[in-house]
Amino acid sequence: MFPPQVSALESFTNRLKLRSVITASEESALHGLPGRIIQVGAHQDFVHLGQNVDHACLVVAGLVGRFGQSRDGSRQITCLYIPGDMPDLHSIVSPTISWGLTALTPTTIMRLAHTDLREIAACHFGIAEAFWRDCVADGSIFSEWTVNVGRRAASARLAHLFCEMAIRCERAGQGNRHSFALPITQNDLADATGLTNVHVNRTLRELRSRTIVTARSKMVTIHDWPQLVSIADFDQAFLLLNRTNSGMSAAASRPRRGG
Amino acid sequence: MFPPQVSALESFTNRLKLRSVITASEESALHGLPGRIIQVGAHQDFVHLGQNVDHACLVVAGLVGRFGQSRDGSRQITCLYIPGDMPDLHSIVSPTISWGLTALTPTTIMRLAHTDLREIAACHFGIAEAFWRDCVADGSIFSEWTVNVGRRAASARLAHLFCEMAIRCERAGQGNRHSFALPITQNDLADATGLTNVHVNRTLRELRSRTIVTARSKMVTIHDWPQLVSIADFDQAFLLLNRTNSGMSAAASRPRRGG
DNA sequence: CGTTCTATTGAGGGAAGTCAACAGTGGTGG
DNA sequence: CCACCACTGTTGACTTCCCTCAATAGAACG
Repeated sequence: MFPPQVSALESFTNRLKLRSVITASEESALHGLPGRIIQVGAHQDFVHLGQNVDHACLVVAGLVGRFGQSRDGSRQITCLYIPGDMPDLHSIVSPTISWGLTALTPTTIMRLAHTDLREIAACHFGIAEAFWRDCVADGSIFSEWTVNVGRRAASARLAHLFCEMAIRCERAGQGNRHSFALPITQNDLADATGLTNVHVNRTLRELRSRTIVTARSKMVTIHDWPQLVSIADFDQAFLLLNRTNSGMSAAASRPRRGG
Repeated sequence: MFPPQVSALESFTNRLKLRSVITASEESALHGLPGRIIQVGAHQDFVHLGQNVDHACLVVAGLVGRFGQSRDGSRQITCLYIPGDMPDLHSIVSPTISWGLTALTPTTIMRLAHTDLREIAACHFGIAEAFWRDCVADGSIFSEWTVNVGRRAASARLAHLFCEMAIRCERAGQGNRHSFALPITQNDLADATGLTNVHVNRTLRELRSRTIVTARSKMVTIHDWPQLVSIADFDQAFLLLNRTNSGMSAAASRPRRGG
């Protein structure tokens, strides 16, 4: 069970490195994190609304959605997570959660104890800062999704989602922006865009017939990237993919234990 | 100009204390932060999309909206900020921003330099953690807003917004949940709920005629709180208003300079 | 090789948008 | 102190985008 864990922690570290500067000792501390592998079936919730958690979840394989739910049971997905992402990194500082995580496809999760995550964050200020920055990036995505469902037409909403996932998959080394895996049903696409499955189906048909994008059999193929970007009104700035280092780490703690 | 700053920093500290444990030395460090007071007119943007900032903004008086904008100029507000809030605390770790801040009413802002904020975060791990947690709380609000505009009918969207602001104002010591200031036009309410000003007007009329809530002349009066909560399908858990302390601070840095 | 989930299509309805006119409201200056 | 102007709120008529309901086809899985 160790090899998959190591590669999962490597892809998590690489995700952090997209936005933050991570030193070698910090990287090896991250790679040394203990975790437990869990398998989750498609359409199974594995973190529940209102739950109190003592661990965070790293996506090893599959696709995860963070969602909110209204009384009548209808759901709104507020972010998608691909392998290497940690959907509930937030829970380290706020362990009572008000949303859920669901597997959109059969998914492998690695559970990391809060105590371990807190310890390396406390020992390596650079890691704490990287965690903080990743939480901010997540917030930025939520905020952009509010714009998406609040102010864009159906075709633009879907186009925007495809653009976002294209860039994120590309940067994570999982395919490229013209072809990447997105194992999600039209029903879940509807929950992600604030539409109904019927309207998603019709809008996808339109985008397909205009030879802009094809979303079929768990893969997205983008035929005309510039036009998709134009339809979506997409600007990737909100993904915060420019690596920065605030200098807080330098001003602050050097690791107080051997990395 | 010093007395208003002190009270502004006090209300900011109080906001942090709603969610985090702040020690006395951390509190006095926060109160000692230098800042510059700025006046912003109604409907003026004071932080612009794509800008690179070296300071964060503390709301001293007034009302601020964070917004995203689409090509055609239509806006979606993704969060409202009341006095004591710091809408772009995030910018400490991610200074290139992809959204804007606008004053919804004449507003007083206190500008705090990133360098100063980074320094006290680096010296006081408890403050860094409180900042981080507040960023997570902001993200939680964005996420809930996505659910709001994506999956709720017009009356529920407005009701949810009123419930949220009622609780937040109450907890900030600015009125109570039955009566509080919300100096916002119907146009801006539309931008916050993903509706049009015309439909907001009609929906407000309906809520008023049912004697549930009156939003008039910069004040919101809630006549029937339980029914408003029911219409909104409101659960305040997403505001993360339970004070927690992860224990990271204890495990980590004690202040390395005198607080 | 059937069962179940997922995708597709049609018909009709409804919530919210658009356009347009007018009425309050508040600030400003003559 | 009133007249003016710009902004905000209000209402009506009409339109449209998306939803609902329903039936069927296709795909995946054991």
